[in-house]
Amino acid sequence: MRIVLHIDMNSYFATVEQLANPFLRGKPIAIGGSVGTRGVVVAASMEAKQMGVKVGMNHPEAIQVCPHLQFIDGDPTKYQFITQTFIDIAKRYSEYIDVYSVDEVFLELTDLVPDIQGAIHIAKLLKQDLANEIGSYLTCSVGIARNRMMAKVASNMKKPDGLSIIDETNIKEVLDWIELTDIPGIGPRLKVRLFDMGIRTLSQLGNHPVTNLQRVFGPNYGTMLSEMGKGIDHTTISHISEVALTKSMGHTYTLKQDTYNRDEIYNTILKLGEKVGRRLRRDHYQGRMIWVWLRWADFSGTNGRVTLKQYTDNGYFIYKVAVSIMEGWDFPQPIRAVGVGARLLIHQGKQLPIFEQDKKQHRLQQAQDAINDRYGEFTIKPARIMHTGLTRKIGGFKEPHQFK
DNA sequence: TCTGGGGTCCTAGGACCC
DNA sequence: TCTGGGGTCCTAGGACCC
Repeated sequence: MRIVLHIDMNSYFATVEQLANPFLRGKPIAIGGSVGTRGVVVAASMEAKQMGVKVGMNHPEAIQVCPHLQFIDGDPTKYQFITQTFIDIAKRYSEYIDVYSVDEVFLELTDLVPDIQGAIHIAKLLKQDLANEIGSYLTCSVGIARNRMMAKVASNMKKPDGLSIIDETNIKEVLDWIELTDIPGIGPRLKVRLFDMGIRTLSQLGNHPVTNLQRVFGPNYGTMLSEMGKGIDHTTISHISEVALTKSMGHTYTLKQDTYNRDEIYNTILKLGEKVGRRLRRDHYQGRMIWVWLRWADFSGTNGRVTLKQYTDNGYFIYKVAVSIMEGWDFPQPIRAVGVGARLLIHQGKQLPIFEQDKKQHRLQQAQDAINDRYGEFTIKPARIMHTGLTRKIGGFKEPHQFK
């Protein structure tokens, strides 16, 4: 039987900020977009959560439940640095590891420990390593179970600093009392549909005729739901040497104010397209499908995509394609947000282009990328996007942070 | 001064080819 | 000329996750 361990860092971004800056410890803080934009809370410290601050809340709402809430600008460099340390520690315990997000990993412990007790021992060692090497202020919740899904459910049962187990002795109870939406894969929409079918608990989902689920949700998804209801998950965790390739890259941006102005929209798409191109080149990807997306004032959206004959990593080209997709579109209401990106990616390694024409373009881009990498986003950029909101420096010089 | 930004995966339907 | 099936590619839309 399998043994899977899931680690979930508690209030990650906010706690890392408190770790880096002792003055923030013990205080309610939130990570969010720059103040003044139409941002939401991206992460909240334990102190803020106790006051009722939740991830996804907008600024005024958060201030209302927690008047002394301090907003901090997020610093991805800092989080990535800690995440790398965290991953390096986790790797010591299993070579079968899935880095699920910036603050979560799954470890396959099957064949490495004799039983659940062995996994508990590993979990304790791991927690101790994290405390020693990152700092005891940052805690994590660990879940141990027979598969990924239930391990994640387990780690969610006690926060912060938890260690929870789901195995044969308690799985029936868990399936009986757990909220449907506590299962990764079941969100609010699905919950409503299942409620309408008379399904309120995971046990009921598991006992529901699978043919009926397949009829309503399709053969594949129906089968998966039925298995979820039984606490079954066959998803494997691959070896550390198998790198998962990125499948899609894109950027979206919410405008300071809703607008009908096509020029402003196209300008923003150009900026975002350049950002996408730069990231594609930096990571040695090219994409063959370009997508563009608009969100209207009422929060509904529309999108278009087109598949190209050739692959590209050129930001200006991505912008041109995006604009061509939008050509026939009407603007029935003002636009709130736009997005653009590339899919159907291939990873290239560091090959150089073959044709002379391409070579020249390639050298130009390399020079531009090098400057932007050093001095921050959009130091060099198409003239059209000069003197606009997105030109502020992002990144730039960052000294390694001191922790503990 | 209502509701961010980064992604993944699934389904349905139409076009097209053999 | 009419008919059908299978497979693949593409677009569009949506749900969900952190």
